Amino acid sequence: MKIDPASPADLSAQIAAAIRDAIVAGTLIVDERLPSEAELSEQFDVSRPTVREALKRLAAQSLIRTQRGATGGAFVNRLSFEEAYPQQITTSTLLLSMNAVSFETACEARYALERACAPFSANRRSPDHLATMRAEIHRQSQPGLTDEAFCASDVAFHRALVDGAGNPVLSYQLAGAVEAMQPLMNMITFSARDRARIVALHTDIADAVERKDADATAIALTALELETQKLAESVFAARASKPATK
Amino acid sequence: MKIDPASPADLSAQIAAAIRDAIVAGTLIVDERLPSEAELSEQFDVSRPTVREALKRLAAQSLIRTQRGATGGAFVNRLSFEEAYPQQITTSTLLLSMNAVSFETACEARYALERACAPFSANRRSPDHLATMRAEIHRQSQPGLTDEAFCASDVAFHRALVDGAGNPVLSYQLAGAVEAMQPLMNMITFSARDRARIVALHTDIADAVERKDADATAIALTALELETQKLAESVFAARASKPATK
DNA sequence: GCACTTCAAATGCCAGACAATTAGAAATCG
DNA sequence: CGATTTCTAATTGTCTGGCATTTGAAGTGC
Repeated sequence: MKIDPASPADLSAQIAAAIRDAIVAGTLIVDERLPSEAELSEQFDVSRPTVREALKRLAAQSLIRTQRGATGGAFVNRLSFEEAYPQQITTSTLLLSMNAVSFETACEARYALERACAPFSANRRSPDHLATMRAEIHRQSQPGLTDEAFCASDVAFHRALVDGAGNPVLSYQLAGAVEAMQPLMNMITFSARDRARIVALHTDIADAVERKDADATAIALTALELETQKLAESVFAARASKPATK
Repeated sequence: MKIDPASPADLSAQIAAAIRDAIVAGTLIVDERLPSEAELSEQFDVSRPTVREALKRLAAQSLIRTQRGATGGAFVNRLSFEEAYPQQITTSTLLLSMNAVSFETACEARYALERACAPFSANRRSPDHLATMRAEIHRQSQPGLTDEAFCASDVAFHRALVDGAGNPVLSYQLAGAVEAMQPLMNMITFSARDRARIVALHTDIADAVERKDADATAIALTALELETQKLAESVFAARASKPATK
């Protein structure tokens, strides 16, 4: 692991990159302890604060964890799906909000990915996943639910559907796509009529999943996508015609 | 933005979280300049190195960028898809290598997601995407190609297919799934026979995309998935029977 | 008006020190 | 001898203070 003091890049960034590469390449294995900060500062011939900045960069990506005390230090972290979820969601959310991605594009991607999960979920979902879906549908039927709560329940419903596929890689990839849409969905006000239609479509999906009918699940998802797109279109059109709503 | 000095968590982690939340919530907008390190250290009542560690954490996630000089400072970064790709790929790669995800599971997820892109790609791909696919197929037919180069070309082929869908959200999500599989694929040695079969299936895919035939594209992808799974199975079986290969 | 110089602000980096935490070793007591 | 307590060393977390480097902007001279 070498760094170039004459490089234009920050020393801490170079050090972080060197260690990250070693982790990705497998030179440093899970739970292995890195040298202490003092030793690293000697090895790289930089000061301890600089080493610390590098370690914090890695900690921000959950590549290492640190522990204080006599046997403490920095350890290569076993990156778990649970840890990776929030980062994935944060990144996806910001990508959507900062890049003027149209609602249509985001929605298309989300439902396309979700349809990809549908066959697996229909065949493999546990009774637990199905129960979660039914419970969320029931919650969505409650009158007096705020729009935010309705959206949150919507996300929970779809996550249960995706998790039902029993493939952690799919769940991880989908988490970003599904949750990142929530801020966009929260811009929509749902009338009682809208909610009834969505609940009906959710019920179609749950029924199809219960019957282990992969095709019907995909078809119901497509219907829900159309409904969502139509709803968003009308909301954005109304907002455009009288922009002084707020 | 407040932090709790008595909290067990690192001060720099708390500060980073506070600023990150402000960015995600929209309190800090793109290209806005954060207070200088000296000002932040006053606001949070911590020292400058602590503030710097917090800023490095955010920089590691591309949430901010820093600039030296008179008008320098830390700025809220417009997170672009280009910047997010490498992080997504690194994370996905580590998730697969550290969590004993079976080849089968990863492969299933990858092809499921790719099939989700197929209909869009068949209908929208530019001539450029198609040309890239043909070029990679041609490269894969060259004798004397190393296994690594063959895999790299394979990734390029599939990325062209995915990018052909013209949906940046899909491309972003798929980048992780496709590229993260490369280390797993690199464990496989491809015989000339294997390569010929894969090239033939790639040609089927390219032909279907050229005809704008979404169904045929999905079918060809499924055939390729089966071939890949079968190939991996035989390789792993052979390795298991005589484990002292290396 | 243009080129050059100077300046100030900000980040990047460093040295040294002290505080807090923690596991293990050592000492003490029953 | 065993259990408990205390001590100690190692390590990270934080602070103070300072210097180096970069860079835009203001000033200066021609």
